[in-house]
Formats: sequence, C-alpha cells, structure tokens
Amino acid sequence: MDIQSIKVACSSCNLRELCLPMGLNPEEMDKLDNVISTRRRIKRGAPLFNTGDRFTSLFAVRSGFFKTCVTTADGRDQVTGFQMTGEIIGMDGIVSDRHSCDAIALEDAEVCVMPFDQVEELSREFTTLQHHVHKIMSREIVRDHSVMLLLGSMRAEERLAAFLLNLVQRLHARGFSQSELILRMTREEIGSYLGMKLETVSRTFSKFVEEGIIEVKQRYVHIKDTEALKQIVNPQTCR
Amino acid sequence: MDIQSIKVACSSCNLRELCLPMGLNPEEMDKLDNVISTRRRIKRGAPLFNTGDRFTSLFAVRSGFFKTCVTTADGRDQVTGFQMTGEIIGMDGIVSDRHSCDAIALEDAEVCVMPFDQVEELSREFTTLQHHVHKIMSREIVRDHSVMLLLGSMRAEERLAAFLLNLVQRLHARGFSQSELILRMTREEIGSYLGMKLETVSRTFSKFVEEGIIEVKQRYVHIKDTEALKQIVNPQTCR
DNA sequence: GCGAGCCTTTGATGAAGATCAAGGTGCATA
DNA sequence: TATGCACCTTGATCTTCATCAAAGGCTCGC
Repeated sequence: MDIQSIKVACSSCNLRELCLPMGLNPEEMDKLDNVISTRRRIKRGAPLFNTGDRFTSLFAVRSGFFKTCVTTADGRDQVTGFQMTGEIIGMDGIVSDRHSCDAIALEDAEVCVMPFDQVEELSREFTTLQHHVHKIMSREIVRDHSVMLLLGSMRAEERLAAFLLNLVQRLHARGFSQSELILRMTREEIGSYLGMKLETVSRTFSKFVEEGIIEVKQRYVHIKDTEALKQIVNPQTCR
Repeated sequence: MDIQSIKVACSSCNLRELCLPMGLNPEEMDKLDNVISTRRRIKRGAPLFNTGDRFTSLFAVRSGFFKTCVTTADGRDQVTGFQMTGEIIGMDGIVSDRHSCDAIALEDAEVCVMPFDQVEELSREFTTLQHHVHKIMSREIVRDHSVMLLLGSMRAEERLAAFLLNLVQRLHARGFSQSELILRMTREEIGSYLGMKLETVSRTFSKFVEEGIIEVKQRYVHIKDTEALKQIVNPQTCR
C-alpha cells in the first residue's frame, strides 16, 4: 500500500460518517477503499462534468463547494443545487449514461471518484452499501421535492430564509457555526437557485439586515435571529 | 399457480416494457413475479400513502392516475408530480423509512405492490434489475431538475406549454394520441404543480385557445399545433 | 501593489401574475 | 332525471417582483 492509496482511503477520511462509507464495517470499508482509489482536483470555476459528458462515476466532495445547473436550449439556466463536503454529485447521469447537468466548482475543490459500475458491483455484495446508495438517491429526490415546494409556493423572503437555514444547518452538521457562514456563490447564483433575480436577492438580504435578523458583509453572513428566519419560512407557528 | 398469481404476474403484464421488469430475461422475470404478488386498488381521491406512513414498498401504477404532493406545516401544498401507468411511486420513502409526501389517486386506480426489501434482495442477484432500479431513481432526479428549471425560470405560458407537451409525450409512449388528451387533474392541481394559481392556468388555457394552438373542453384538450407549443417553451429556435 | 472587471447595492418604473369577486357549466349522486 | 356542488371561466384591481439604470466596492490576477 503506497502513500497515495493511504491518502485516498475512505477508512481514514474524516468525512466517512457523512459520505458513502457511512455505516460500513471494517471489511466493507476495506473493499470500498479499493474502489475509490482516485481523487480529482477542480479549480474554482472549472467543471467537474458538463451536460452530455459520458457518465462513469459518482463523485464525493472531499473539499470545496459545487453548484449543479441545467441549461435550456435558449441559454437560460437554473442552479439545481449546491454541494458541500461529503455530498455526492453525478446521480443525474445514471439514467441515460450521460450527465444532464453541469457541475461547477465554486472554489478550488477535490472530489473522490467512485466508478459507478464498481459501486454497483460492491453493493451487490454488501447490503449496507446497497441500501446506503438507495438512501442517497432517495435523499436527493426528497430534497428536490422541497425545492419544488420552495419555488412553487413561497415568496422571495420565505425562499431566502429557507435557503439560509438550510445552508447553515448543513454547515453545522460539518462542525461549523450555527450562526455564521461564508457564502460561496454569487447573488446571481443564489437567485437562480431560488427562482428570483439577483437584485431581489440583494434587496431581500438588505431587508433582513434592516430588521436585525442577520448581518451581511459581502459573502459573510451572521444569523442573529434564527427563530425569526423560521417564522418567515413558516408563518403559521400559532401553536 | 392459481388464477390470482397469473393475473398479477409481471411476465404477462402489458406494461412490462415501461415498468420495473423492463429488460429482464425470462428467469429474472419469473423471480420478480414472486416478489410482486399483490395488487392494491385505490379509489379516486383516496391516498395510496400519506406523509409519515412507514415505507415498505414501491408501487407501480397498473391503471389509473396519481398525484404526489408535499405539504408545509402551515397548510400550503405543492404537487410534486403526476404518475401514470407503468410509473413507480414511493422512492421518497427510502431515505428515512417514512414517506415524505402524499400519493393520491386522481381516478380509480390499481397498483402493484413491490416490497422494497425484496426488490433490494433480488437486485443483488440480478445486475439488470439493480441497474434498472438505479435508473428509475436517476430518472426521477432528472425529472425533478427539469421541474425546477420550469418553476425557477419559465413564465406562465411556457410552463403550461411544457406541461402539456410532457403529458402528451408520456401518453403517446403508452399508445395514446399525440394530439388529444383528457386531463385527470383539476386546474388547481395543475397550478400547484406549475407554481401558478388556478385562475392563471385557466386564463393561459384560454389564451392558447384564442391563438388556435389548442382546443379545450373542460378536461379534454386537443393540441392543434404542437410546434407552436414547442416554440413557446423554447423561444429561441432561431436555428 | 494596482487596476480592471466582476459583484453588489439601491432607486425608479413596469409587467406578470395574484387576489378578490361573480357567474356559469357539467358531473356525480340520489 | 333532478339537483347540488365542485370546478371552471372571466373581469377588475393590486402586489410582488422583474427590469432598467447607475454607481460604488471588492477581489483576483497580473
């Protein structure tokens, strides 16, 4: 076992409780280590993959931050998600053997490459892994449904409040602050994700600041009143 | 083999090319028949499952038509999809062992019950089935992303045009007309799915009628000019 | 360290679609 | 076959957010 493969081992990765290896026993972990033997570095602004690229692998975010987005023939595009460490990218490609969205690094990033045929092979062997793969895909489906709810029936303030709460909650699960965060994306990208224009995003931030709910300094956001954000997302907390 | 099990067999189902058994060989099909041994009838308006129900099975729509919807604490809800024959419902439940949405029959319906632990067991045995299950989940993810695009960056006319084209395309894949359809859902349900109010849905239908693109008589819709709808969805067909 | 370009903010105005309201239609059930 | 109710349509008005515009600030690459 050379230095490179030690470095890449899931078993020694501090993200293993968030990522694909979650819940595997040592033997299973060992086998998984053999499958996930390469990493890829992506420069800020560069694509991990593009629409139409052949699908071969899922990717686990090891460090950095990504967005995925779909594009229409006439050039409009829609950010479909932001992915942080431990999250899995690329499941869109399974159905047609080609990716149906772009995945772009929002900061210098590193991903673990998980060849999907090998993941499938291994998950025929290990029930735990099989079920975990299913859960990861199901989680993505449930997440997408909640974004539909957001886009389909919330107003601008509600959307942004829900977005901030979601981000900070995921960051907190990774050991970061519950109340402070650095946005890795532009106002325009936030707007695209939330179905609003960048000006509206900016104005809504300003409104929250005026109301004393948050502090904003460029990409830095301090959430001073989490409850207020929850109230905004869910007006009827009347018991 | 009694009459009941003959009736339920995937191998003799006319939907097998659309549904879970797609691409299985006779031996695999036979095993699948043993797993999917029950059907359930759902009355129009009744739930197949509700949010919070324990997840045990996926369901394949055998006949009828469903909607799935998520609900917020304060009572707003969002239709996340409409499912027709051959389509699979319930994947939202895998991640947390409980369903995260309601599935409601929009007309009297019948589903094939597919206990998920048995589906997992069988897909450890048959690569074809395993891969097909992954594809079905991936397809749902890709579909959800296209709905996000619709909700996030299309205007009312574009949304309704895209909706009609999608419906008629899926119906056509099931042997129905390319130009005529009966809507199984109300204007309100269409509106919920498309992120607009029922009045706007109605007005947009009327606009399409005025422009000679479609004919509408209540739930009956005749698409007279498919190209026009495509133009509306995708304005830039300037070569 | 500096400059160019991108990002962000804020204001003024306009348009799309929501809301409120009032019939009208047709289907389901008795 | 009758009738009540759910569903649909259309009009008038209002709200929210998009659009257009301009200026200031930050960051990143050179």
